[in-house]
Amino acid sequence: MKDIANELGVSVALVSYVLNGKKTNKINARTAARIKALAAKMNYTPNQIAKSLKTNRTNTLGLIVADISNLFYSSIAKYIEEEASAYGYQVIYGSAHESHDRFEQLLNVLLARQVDGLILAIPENAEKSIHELTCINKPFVVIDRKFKNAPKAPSILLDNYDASQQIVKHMAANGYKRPGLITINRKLCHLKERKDGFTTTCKELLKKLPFVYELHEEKLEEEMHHIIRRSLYEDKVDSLCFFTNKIAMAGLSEIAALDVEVPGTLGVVCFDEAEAYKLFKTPVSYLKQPIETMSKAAVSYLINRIEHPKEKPSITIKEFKGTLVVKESSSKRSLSLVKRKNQHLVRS
Amino acid sequence: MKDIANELGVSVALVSYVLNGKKTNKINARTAARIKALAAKMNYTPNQIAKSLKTNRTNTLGLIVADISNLFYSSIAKYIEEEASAYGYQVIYGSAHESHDRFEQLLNVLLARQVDGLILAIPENAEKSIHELTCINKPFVVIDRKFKNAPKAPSILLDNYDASQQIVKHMAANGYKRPGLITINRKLCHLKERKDGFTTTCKELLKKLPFVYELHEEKLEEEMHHIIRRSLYEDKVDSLCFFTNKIAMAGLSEIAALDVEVPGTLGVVCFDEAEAYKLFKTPVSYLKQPIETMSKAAVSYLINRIEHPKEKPSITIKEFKGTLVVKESSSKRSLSLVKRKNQHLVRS
DNA sequence: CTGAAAGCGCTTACAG
DNA sequence: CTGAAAGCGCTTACAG
Repeated sequence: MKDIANELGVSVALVSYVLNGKKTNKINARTAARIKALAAKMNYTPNQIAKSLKTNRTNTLGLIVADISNLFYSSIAKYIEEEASAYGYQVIYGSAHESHDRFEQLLNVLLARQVDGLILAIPENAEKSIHELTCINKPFVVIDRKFKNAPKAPSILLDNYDASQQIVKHMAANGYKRPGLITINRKLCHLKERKDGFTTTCKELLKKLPFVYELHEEKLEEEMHHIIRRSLYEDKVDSLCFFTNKIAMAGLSEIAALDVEVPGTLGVVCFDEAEAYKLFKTPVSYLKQPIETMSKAAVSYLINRIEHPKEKPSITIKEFKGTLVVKESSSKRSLSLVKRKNQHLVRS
Repeated sequence: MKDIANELGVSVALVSYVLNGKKTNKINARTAARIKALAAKMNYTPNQIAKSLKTNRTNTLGLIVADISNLFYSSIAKYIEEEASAYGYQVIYGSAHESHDRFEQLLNVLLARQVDGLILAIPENAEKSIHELTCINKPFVVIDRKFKNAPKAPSILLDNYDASQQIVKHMAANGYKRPGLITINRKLCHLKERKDGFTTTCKELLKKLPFVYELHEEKLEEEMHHIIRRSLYEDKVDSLCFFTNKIAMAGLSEIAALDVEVPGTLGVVCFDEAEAYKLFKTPVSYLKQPIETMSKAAVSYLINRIEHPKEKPSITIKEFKGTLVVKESSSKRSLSLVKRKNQHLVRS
């Protein structure tokens, strides 16, 4: 900027005004044009660091997800990035892998980089950050989670209770009578609501509690190996619901190895979409979260907070309905049809 | 920092020295202790923006990949993040989706944020950025690509020719005689070398050219639908090699829908690992890239360039050998065994 | 219409 | 052992 000013014999201030489109009506059009031309020619890009130091705004949002290599979160990241960029914001993100230490470390890094706001999938036991962020008055929004002990934290997530209800209704309507659910051993409120919705609806519609399997994320594969066998051969479940993407991957992989008939012997419904389902022998039913809508809601809420800090916050907790995408894996009635189609196509 | 200085009646400079561990031997231990204590108590975190403006270093690396939701790149990102963080660097990244416009836009954003160095999966037709980065003397390294017209750009990638050679040798050894390859219609040098390695080795070992299918990324699924059928029913291939992760997903999905016998009717080998392969009825052979090694090599090269700008660069192009992970999908000989195992396990 | 000047929160060479 | 001062590259209220 100094170079441009010197070259043209004007002040740095003038260059700044022109390049930022300020006071345009008061600036000599020819001077402005000369400045713009030279800036373009010199391939000038403003130093965001300096700009940020002065304006106290980085136009950057921080995003912390559980695991960016999981399609659910990478989709969220994609939509958030898209939406943020429409508002002129960048996104920087990281994965906390449900670790409360890693989360705080990441959070500190993002804060030190002066992000203007934060979108957070907070892991269990990290609720105290909510309080800290509120204290330093840094805008944030929680996604995919909510916390009983922080009811005022703005949160955007699926209506998990309703989602499970949809799934059980569908299973019951398709004649499944001994459903099981497989979830993970974490005290996260949204998982609890998934379970509650599932259990309560089972009681209502099937007069029976579902089989509940909880596994530990650290030895997911190993435990899944046994759980699938136990559920099929001992508990005689006729259907299973996988509560997350990752659980579904491990579970379906075991089911594929055992070559269990789906949906005949076992009906299957998963939470969240995954590209991998396409490779499973039977197309898999899943509960689709409105990821795009939720991501955009999070960004627009956050940017509103950033740009209009004095307005009263509009949301506290907002839950969005999911959509059950029904495929063959949970439709008993379509079974005979599937068989015929496959036999026709088998080549030897 | 100013608050700390005022509170303790010392100068800002002194606080800075203490907190950065400079001149420790010359500073009164008690004053230092008081400063540290107060900083901790006030939960002081230095403003990285201000620090960067002064030091001209952000301790940030920029990473541009083709698509962060692809396991290959998300693994790269993960390892790069890990390695960088060991050196005290952050990583900010984005996906260019093989678009040359999007790439340049991202690159500019990263440069404006003053990243200290860049790791880039450059899309086709974006080689001119290489020249620009060289001009402004910004350290960078290309990953997963190389460019004929920029032979001096530091590049880290798979030895793609050798990888294809390994695959064809394996196919030939397993009795496959009519192999096909499915790749994508892009003029990227590493894909060309994959193809060349494949073709040349086919000629050598099978005295025959492979069937080559090139598809357009925009209508991948649609074209794949036809290509799989054509290759099986018209060209009568007995084996297929999918040249990327994404192609493999689309191809295997079609194969699953047709219920083609793998490896009996069709042998299958893919480039790159994917979690999804676990859901395919037959475990899938794939060529594994040494992602961790390559990521670390990229980071350590780059940080060396950043921290010792005067040293002569050590690499220009470095190619790493891949490992063929053989599973059932490409092992004709194991076929009878597979069948028996499956029959035993089928339940009705 | 334009410029001189202060200041964002740090670092660091220099002086004492 | 410690502090005053300059400066990183910008923005912006103020004066002319």
